[in-house]
Amino acid sequence: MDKTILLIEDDPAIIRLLKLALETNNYKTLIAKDGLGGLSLFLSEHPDLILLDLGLPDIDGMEVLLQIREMSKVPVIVVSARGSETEKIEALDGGADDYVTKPFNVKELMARIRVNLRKAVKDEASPVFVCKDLKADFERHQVFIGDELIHFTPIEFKILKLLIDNQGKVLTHKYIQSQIWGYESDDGYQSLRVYMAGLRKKIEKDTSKPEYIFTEIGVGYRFVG
Amino acid sequence: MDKTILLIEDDPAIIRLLKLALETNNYKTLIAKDGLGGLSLFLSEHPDLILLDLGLPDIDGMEVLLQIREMSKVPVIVVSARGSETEKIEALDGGADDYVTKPFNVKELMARIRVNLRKAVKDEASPVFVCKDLKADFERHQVFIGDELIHFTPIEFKILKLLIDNQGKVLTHKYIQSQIWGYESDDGYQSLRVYMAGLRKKIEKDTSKPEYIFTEIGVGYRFVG
DNA sequence: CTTTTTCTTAACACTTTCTTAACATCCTCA
DNA sequence: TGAGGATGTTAAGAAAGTGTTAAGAAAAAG
Repeated sequence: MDKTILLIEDDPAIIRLLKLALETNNYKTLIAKDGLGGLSLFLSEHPDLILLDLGLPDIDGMEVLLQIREMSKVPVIVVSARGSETEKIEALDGGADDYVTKPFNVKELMARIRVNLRKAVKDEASPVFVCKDLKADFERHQVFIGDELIHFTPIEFKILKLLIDNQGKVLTHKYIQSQIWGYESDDGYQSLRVYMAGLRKKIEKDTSKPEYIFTEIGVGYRFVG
Repeated sequence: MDKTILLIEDDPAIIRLLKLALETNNYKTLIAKDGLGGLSLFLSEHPDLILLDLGLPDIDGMEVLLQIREMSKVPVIVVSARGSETEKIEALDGGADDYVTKPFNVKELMARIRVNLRKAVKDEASPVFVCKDLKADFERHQVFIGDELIHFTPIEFKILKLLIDNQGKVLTHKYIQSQIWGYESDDGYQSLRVYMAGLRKKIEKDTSKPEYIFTEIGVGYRFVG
């Protein structure tokens, strides 16, 4: 869930300052000390936001900005000592989302980062698990078989998620009970067997030849994807 | 194609300056000299961007900002003489898209206006939501079923907006409570159930076969559009 | 201050989900 | 092959969750 921020900056003092501030605010921080390094990190790491200094040792910061804008709409905040109004306007019209002049107030910069991240969080698809005909969207609490939406009760849903989160592994009856109910019942796991039957009836084509949920006799259950 | 910009500002000198600058740049300019006037113009004219001074004669500018954010995602640039860092951060975290301190450079402000208009086009959150027979205008606080205007109480309206803003997702009872009331009650959510019944009675043809609002038993509610 | 609207709470009916028990089936090993 | 343990299946009652109504409290409007 942590956001990644790419800092393209050559002044070591500012790097130290911002790295500390960013990490304190729980952002994952990437550092590039020149424009080409910045572009390369941008391509490989897909950061959620970029802090860009205009005065770089190799290529002009404006050029970096334009290159990034050729490829992506990632928020870019220019952080620069060059304060001339013409340059500001050029950067903003060149695709920058904000422009902060050095020396800057760190807290204000953090607030401006939040503003731009807030707006960028538009179209992030929720992580969906897909395997053969089964599609499980845990964020939306929806499970599909093919295109058909299947209704799951809360406990059924919890068990399915537990199995998928641990796919490939055998989960013992005791472990499943402890995760779902919070305790281990002494008198067997009749209830669990009923739920597994229910799950299979909903997701398996033929419950006697399961494709997803396998029984490990004497041990527990395993989801295979 | 000209964009409309609402200026909420009480200083006549600045009004003159900005009106001229805005009109030179082909923006249609609306002027409000106090917060209430600003809110009223906002509701009636649907500007594309708002320039907001925090020091207003009647109500606090921050309050105006929060009110606007209750209803819309229209870009708001705060233009203020009050330059304390705390206030800047408060405004930015309160939903402002940018913060410019007086005295400001007019050309830079125009560039920042372009930046925010550019982004607003991108993420285009239409203030009017339409789905089947349901039409919800969040800026005007109006909901129609077919052509008939339906009266919604404030909390009903907030819940409907919350559901529509997150359509497709299940919103848990706790989450809805925290968003609507600001806290999570311990003694269940009887009140919420009453509101959902009320909403359904108003927007569903047959409350037992909902088209819009679905219950996820043990989890929460979901709006499907 | 009175009237009107909105909000909250409680009671109860209704629906869904959970658990349990009984029985069927499968697998393993003598 | 048949006994015994483990697992699968079904159904029914218990428990939990939800929908609805109404009435009093609180807030807003006049």
